[in-house]
Amino acid sequence: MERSTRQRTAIREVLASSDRPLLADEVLAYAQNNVPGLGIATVYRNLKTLVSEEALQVVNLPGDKPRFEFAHHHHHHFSCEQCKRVFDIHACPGDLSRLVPEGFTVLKHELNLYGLCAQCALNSGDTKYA
Amino acid sequence: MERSTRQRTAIREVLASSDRPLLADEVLAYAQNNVPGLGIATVYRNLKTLVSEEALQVVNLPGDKPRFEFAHHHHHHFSCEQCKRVFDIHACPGDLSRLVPEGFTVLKHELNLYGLCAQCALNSGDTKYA
DNA sequence: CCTATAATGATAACTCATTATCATTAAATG
DNA sequence: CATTTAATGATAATGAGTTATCATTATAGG
Repeated sequence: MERSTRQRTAIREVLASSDRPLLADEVLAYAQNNVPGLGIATVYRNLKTLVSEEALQVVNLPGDKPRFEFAHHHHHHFSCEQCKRVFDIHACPGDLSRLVPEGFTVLKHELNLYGLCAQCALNSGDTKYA
Repeated sequence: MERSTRQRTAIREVLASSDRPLLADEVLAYAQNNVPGLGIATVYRNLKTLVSEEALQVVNLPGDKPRFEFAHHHHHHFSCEQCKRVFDIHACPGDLSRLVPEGFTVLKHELNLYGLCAQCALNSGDTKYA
């Protein structure tokens, strides 16, 4: 049967407590705070299992590595061009079938926003002393 | 200096006359109608050059190989789930900054629609005789 | 027509994320 | 505590797309 290990618990904890999708490397780094020896193979193994169980959703942004987050209802993503973090956006433009040509059927959509997150927008507004 | 070759001309022709972004493999297949011996390396070489000159835009859809199209003004994409072709959508939902949390700055957006193109929607409506 | 060399085609090499391998470790159970 | 074997960690292997290599071809210019 499935065994409960420190590694697996730490990996799930990290994802469960995150409000944004994480890269495999981020999961590794954060989980290593609890389990120092944790290896990347174990992270990939557990991510794969969780995705196949449909517990985790994969977030693929163009030209970027996949990110992972616990599955939840329809939402979109905001990618900060400065800190490179990706945030969930819980608003949605709604029905977009008006945008497509006659005859096309829209079944789903995907919206990615790009810009500066609140934190980076603040910092970039500061006077620079470098 | 840059030389004008049959291969290069054919590759540019294919992209110039397409109304949708094409995969490297599609460029190869179509251009081989004019230049039978054309190799994939030459396609990649020319795509790379055209992209670096900013003549071509790269269209990256999640989990899919990059597509290429001549650069033109802001637009979006529709991916047909049946024939797998990607179409340009020349409509846009407009400003979406209302969707993001306080403090976030939206600089650009990217919208991908998924469903059935006109042709596939028609066919799937037909009675099947298979 | 000749020459210099840019471009091509075939394919080997590369890149890099992910997966497999395998010896070792450590949960679960009695 | 002992046993079984799932899980782990280190790392080799894989896969798929793209790029490099190099001998050959063919374009541009004289």
